Amino acid sequence: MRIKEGNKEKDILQAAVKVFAEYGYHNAKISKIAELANVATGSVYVYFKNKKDVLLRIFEDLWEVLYKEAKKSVSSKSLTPDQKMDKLIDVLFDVFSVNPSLAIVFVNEQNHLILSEEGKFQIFYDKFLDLGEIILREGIKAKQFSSQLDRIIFRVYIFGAIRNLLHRWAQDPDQISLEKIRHNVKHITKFGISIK
Amino acid sequence: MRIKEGNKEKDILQAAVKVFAEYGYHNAKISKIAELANVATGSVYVYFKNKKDVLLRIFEDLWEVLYKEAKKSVSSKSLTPDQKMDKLIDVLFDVFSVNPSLAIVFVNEQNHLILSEEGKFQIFYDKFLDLGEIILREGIKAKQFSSQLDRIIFRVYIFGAIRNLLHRWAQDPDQISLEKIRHNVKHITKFGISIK
DNA sequence: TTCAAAAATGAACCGTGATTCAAAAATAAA
DNA sequence: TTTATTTTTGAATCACGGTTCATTTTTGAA
Repeated sequence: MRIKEGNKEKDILQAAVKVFAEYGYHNAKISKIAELANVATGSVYVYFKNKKDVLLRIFEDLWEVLYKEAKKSVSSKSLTPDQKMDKLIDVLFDVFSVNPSLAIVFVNEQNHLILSEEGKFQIFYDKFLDLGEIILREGIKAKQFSSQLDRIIFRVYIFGAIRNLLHRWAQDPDQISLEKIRHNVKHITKFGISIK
Repeated sequence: MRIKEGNKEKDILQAAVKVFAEYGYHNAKISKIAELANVATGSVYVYFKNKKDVLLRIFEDLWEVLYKEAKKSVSSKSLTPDQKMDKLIDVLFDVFSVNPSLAIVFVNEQNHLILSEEGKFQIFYDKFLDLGEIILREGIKAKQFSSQLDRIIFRVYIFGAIRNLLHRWAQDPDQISLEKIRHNVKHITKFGISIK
């Protein structure tokens, strides 16, 4: 009897992230992914139902991590709303900073995926944003954050901002330091651009 | 002799925006666009070189308007930096508010387009953001805006935020009023979420 | 009313690349 | 070593939909 080596699946996923990032999902060829993973074209279909399934697995894994980490920061008892918001921002930066290609895939394909894969990913996304909203609500109650803001709008706003920054950063990681971006995001989010 | 009716091209473009928005560029079929435009499939190729050309025309037209309008607000002599920033934000909202589908296409396909069509659209995009940066610089000089911020980061931040909001709004225009969004964006941008 | 030239048509063509599958290779138990 | 079983392979298949083009329709001038 023979046993699957068991890391081919991971190889394929990693290769797929790179190829999807470089060409975009629709222009990415399975054969190219296989090549990068040092695997035959057909092998991809041993581990995945089809091309879309590869993308789905990438997003499932990603959202799982994002949500788990985000939840941790929100439920921490010892932090102020203010600190929680910082931590939530950190989650995104931490996950993507180790893998720029993943950031690109995330930004570029998330919408298309929601478009075609109604449900599943919209839910992940919403649940994540819910966490941000919870923090905002806490902060408002604690009189730390302005109650002027519509919470739904705020969460879409901040997430879009970060997404766009990650994307820009991922295209050329050496141009702007991620630390600087992270710092600026926290500052703008809290204080805006005006002088107090 | 016969003369082109001259509005078929516009019909096709309008239909394309709808179809691209609904299915995404890659899943959009030329035959569907033609159907929606009340035109034969082949007619699309009378007016456009190929499928990508249709998308390019949409973006060319769009960026032209965006940039022209943005430039107007920036160069207005009678406005403070603060007011100019508001106006720049208005430009985006005004253009897309009349056409939610266009907002969706813009958000979803812009990155892919930049990926494949190196140059042209990156330049449009950058020039637009440059305008935002100019306003920020003016504001800093006038001591209205904080000098703490990295201008490059700021412009990517704010643009991403607005893009994401427009996208969310376009998916369901009746859920959140665009006026409310616009108001909130201006507020968060200037003051952040903290109580002063 | 013709006629010529341009516009419009849509069925057929064709390239691409995802997917399949029969054969080969690898493995471990006998 | 042999054998049975599972994994891997990659060339062949096949569907899809973008694109083409011979034909038809429309138009306006003669």
